[in-house]
Parts: sequence; C-alpha cells; structure tokens
Amino acid sequence: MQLSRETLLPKLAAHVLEHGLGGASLRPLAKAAGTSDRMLIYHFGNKETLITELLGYIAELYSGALDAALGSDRAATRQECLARILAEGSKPEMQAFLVLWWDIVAGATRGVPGYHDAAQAMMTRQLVWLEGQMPADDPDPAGGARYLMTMIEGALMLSAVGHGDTAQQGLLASGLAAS
Amino acid sequence: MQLSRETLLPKLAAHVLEHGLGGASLRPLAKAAGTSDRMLIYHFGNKETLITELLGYIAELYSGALDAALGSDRAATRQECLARILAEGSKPEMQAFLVLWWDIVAGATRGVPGYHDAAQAMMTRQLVWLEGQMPADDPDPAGGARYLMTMIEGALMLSAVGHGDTAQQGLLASGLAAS
DNA sequence: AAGGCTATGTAGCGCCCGCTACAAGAGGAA
DNA sequence: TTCCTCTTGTAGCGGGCGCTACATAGCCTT
Repeated sequence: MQLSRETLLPKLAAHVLEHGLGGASLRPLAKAAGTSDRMLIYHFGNKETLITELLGYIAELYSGALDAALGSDRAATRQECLARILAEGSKPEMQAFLVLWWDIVAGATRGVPGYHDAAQAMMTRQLVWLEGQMPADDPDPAGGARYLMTMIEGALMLSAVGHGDTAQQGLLASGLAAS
Repeated sequence: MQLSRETLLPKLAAHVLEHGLGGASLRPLAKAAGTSDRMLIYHFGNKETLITELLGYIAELYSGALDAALGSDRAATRQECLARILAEGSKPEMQAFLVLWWDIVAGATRGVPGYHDAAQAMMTRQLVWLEGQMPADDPDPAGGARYLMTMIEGALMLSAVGHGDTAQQGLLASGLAAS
C-alpha cells in the first residue's frame, strides 16, 4: 500500500498521544505506523518537519474533539459554563491531549519550531468554543470568556503539579464555583 | 580540589537554568561543572538521582529568590498584590526559572521521578509568599491568595503560548487588573 | 614503611539517535 | 520493449547517550 503524509499522520498522532512527544524518536514512531524510519524521512524530509506537521494535525484533532463536544445550547451562568468545560476536560478522550499539552507548552517556551503555533492554535480554538458557551445574557461575553479561560488554565496547571486543591479553593474564592 | 554534591549542584543548576532540562545529558553537564561525566556518576550514583537532587536544589534556589523579593509590607489591595507578583515574575532573574518551569511541569505530568515533588514545592512556596503579600484587611486572605494564584498561573501559561493578550483581557474582566 | 580507602583520569562498552547510500521492484511513457 | 521515475528495503555511518572496567595518585591509619 502507498504511504503518504495523510495516511501516516493519524497513526503517528495516536502514538504521541499515548507516549508523549519527549521520547518520540523515528524508529518507534515508524513501528507504530507500520513502516520504517527510512520511509518517515522519505515522506517528511526530516524529523523537524515531521513533528511540525504532526503538531498541526494534532491541533486539528483537538479542534474536532471540541466541535464534537459543542452542544448548541449556551450555559445559563458563568458558573455553569465553567462547570461544563471542566467536565469536558475530564473526559477520558481529552486526557491524552492534556498529557501531551505540557510537552507542547514546554517546547513552545523553548522555541522549538512548530510547537508555539500548534499551542496557540489549540488555545485559540478553545477560546472560540468557550465564547460560544457563554450565557446569552452575559454583560461581557468576550471578557468573561477570557476570564474563565485564564482561571481554567491556571487550575489545570496547578492540578498538574499536585495543587489541585489550591486551584479548587481559588475557584471557590472567585465565586466561579460553588462548594 | 575535592568535588561533592554540594559544590557541583550550583554549577549544574546554572547550566540547566540556561539550557533547559530536556537536553541535559551527562557530558555537557559535567563540562559546565568543570569535571567529567565519570565523576557525576561517581558522586550521584546515576543520572536519575542527579536530576532529582538538582530539582530539589533548584526549588531551594527559587525559594531563596522569593525570600529575597519579599518586602515586609503587605499590599493594600488584591489588585496591587497581583501587580506586585506579576512585576516580580517579569524580573530577569526570574525568567530563567520560568523557562525551566514548563519542562518541570511536563515532567511532573509524565511522572518522571522528582519532577512532581520539585514542582509542588515551588508552587507551595509561591503560595506562602503570596499569602504573606495579601492585604491585611482582606476578608479572605487564604482564599484570595489561591484565587490570585490560579489567575497568575493561567496568565503565565497563556502568555507562554502567545495568548498573553487573552490573559490580559481576562485579568481586566476579573476586576483584578485595571486598564 | 605498609596497606587500604577515597577520588579521579582514560578508555571503551552497547545502545539508540537522525539520516544516508545503494539497490531493486513496480508501473507508466516512449 | 526499454527506459525512467516513484517508492520501498537493507545496511550502515557518525555521533551522543548512560554507564562501567581498570589503573592510579593521594591521603589516613596502623
């Protein structure tokens, strides 16, 4: 069967979603895609562009997952809106993205090519999704969505390093969550 | 001159603060410390415990930097408190910690030994520092500090991936920052 | 002085890395 | 048929990795 970027990317994405980006080297990636490192280089040119295209593909996967989760009804309050997105993020199919996410943020900070753009695209998409969920009668939907966004990402990071309780108490004190 | 963990750690820390944890392999680390990979293994046993001890040392460095920044006077308002810690984080001597931070978070999420504990310790320390900065008349200093903490970390992450403006607008909408 | 323990240098092991050289099969174009 | 291009397999290169074997120089004890 003919190989191509398009047929390879889904299998490569599945592999990094399971095993992370850090240790993603050509031979394991190739094995996961049912081919050889030789062919990965042939189809992508080199590893750097492979990773760049892979991150772009994963960003699209993430968009698709958010689209699939997009209920057509808005939330009634900011509290409900926050509760919804937190529930969305705790779904198992989103967990893989979460684990990968910090690899991407670290890469973006260090300036590794492709990481920053993919991360920005994923956050932009999440912001759009969040704005669509904001209550219809919210006095400031744009600002409110960005406010929720900042709290959510903060809570996410604190949870990642064992300060989930800190984040929870922060949400409570903000009035965005109820005990 | 006699080498030891204690004399080596500062030089190793300086190296990873400059070059990151990702590509920190024994030979470059040894060169930065003026010795050989052979001696790093001799003094630390293996790379894993070296990294664990190094992260612990860096967490102490971070604590020390916060202590040095700790003015004895509290802020007058939450807004001022937030402005202070944001100013603190933008100091050049803190930038190196910030770049390293996402490596640590990614490692903590992936379960690499030592990363989680170091990250948690650094966040705990920052929370303590923040509580000490809260206004004396604040109705809920503990909750407020955790609230600020969540917003700060969220803003930090968004800024890391090119969404600094999103975070800024989020801070404005929260009422914690003034335009 | 003799022996042992600690600290260090030199060399190299086996392994994985990204990548490449080279040959060959497949299929279309002349 | 005869080429020629696209795709793939096999093998391997140079280099970095964590780590180890071995020798040795210096010091401390007896």
